[in-house]
Amino acid sequence: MAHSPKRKLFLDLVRAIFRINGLLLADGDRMAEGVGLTSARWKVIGIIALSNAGVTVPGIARALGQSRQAVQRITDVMQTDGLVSYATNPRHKRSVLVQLTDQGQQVYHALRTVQDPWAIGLTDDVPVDELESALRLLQRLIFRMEKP
Amino acid sequence: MAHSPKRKLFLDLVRAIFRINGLLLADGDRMAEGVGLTSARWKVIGIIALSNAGVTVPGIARALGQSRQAVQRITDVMQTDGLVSYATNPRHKRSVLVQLTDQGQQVYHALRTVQDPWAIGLTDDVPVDELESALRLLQRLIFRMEKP
DNA sequence: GTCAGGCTGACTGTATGTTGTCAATCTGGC
DNA sequence: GCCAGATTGACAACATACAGTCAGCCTGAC
Repeated sequence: MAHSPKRKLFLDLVRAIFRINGLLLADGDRMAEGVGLTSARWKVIGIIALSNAGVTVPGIARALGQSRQAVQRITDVMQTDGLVSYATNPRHKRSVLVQLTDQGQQVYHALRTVQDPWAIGLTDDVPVDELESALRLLQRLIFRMEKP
Repeated sequence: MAHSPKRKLFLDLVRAIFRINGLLLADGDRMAEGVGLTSARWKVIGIIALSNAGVTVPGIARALGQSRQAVQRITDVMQTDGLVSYATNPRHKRSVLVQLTDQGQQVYHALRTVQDPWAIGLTDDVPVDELESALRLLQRLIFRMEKP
């Protein structure tokens, strides 16, 4: 199996994923610094913005596939920075809902105006069906890795 | 452009890359803990093992697309753990060569015996050409992001 | 209603990664 | 040979992420 071409292919894919992950974070930081964010924070802001009624911290963590402690610390910092606010959760006494403040909304939209052209430019000459099939492959691998 | 399906597709792809990056690190840690490694360390060990004559710390960093400081810290720890050794570099007075010790070699091979079946099993029913095209797409994106 | 088990917040420790800075070394053009 | 610019090692500050732990709250089965 050590000589399986598929094995080498897969390990190359793993290396590419590590590499592009780092590059995406670097690009994200570069785009976000204009609005005073870091990539970890706009990842969280993106999830909150997608929800209408607010989400709990563990809910954000599950959506991102991260530990709730990591998300908790980020939301705490963003609260002191005035980007998010905690609202009482009618369905759970201790688990509060995280919502974007007006300032948080403004930052989110400012970020979008930078992020959207970046996303478009990067995939300029990449056919849609290639994006689709790559996404399907990754999601398939994710699914298999999440169900042990 | 906000309604471009390609934009949403790309952002889904970005999310999938973040997700699978985390899962790969978690799986890597799980596999590596049996031999006393972490995923950051086997990434470095893998690069060293591929080189015959030894590589410099900045060389490893370039291969991984990371900062040399991050790699330096890892190799320092692995040296005190006896996995790697520093050899004088005939081509550079200050920049030493990192080499695997016998123990490092053993750990590397022990890791392979766990990692290879994992790689095979994960891509069991994934056609080779799908892996190839996904890899090509990622490498294309990487190339565009590396050349600003 | 009660209670066991799950979920959540808070805290701690550790690992990893980035950027920035400084001095020492190396390289290549002249 | 010499010097400007790149490379390297060393150190520091900071951000992010994970795992573990504990106590309090919630949910659902009984």
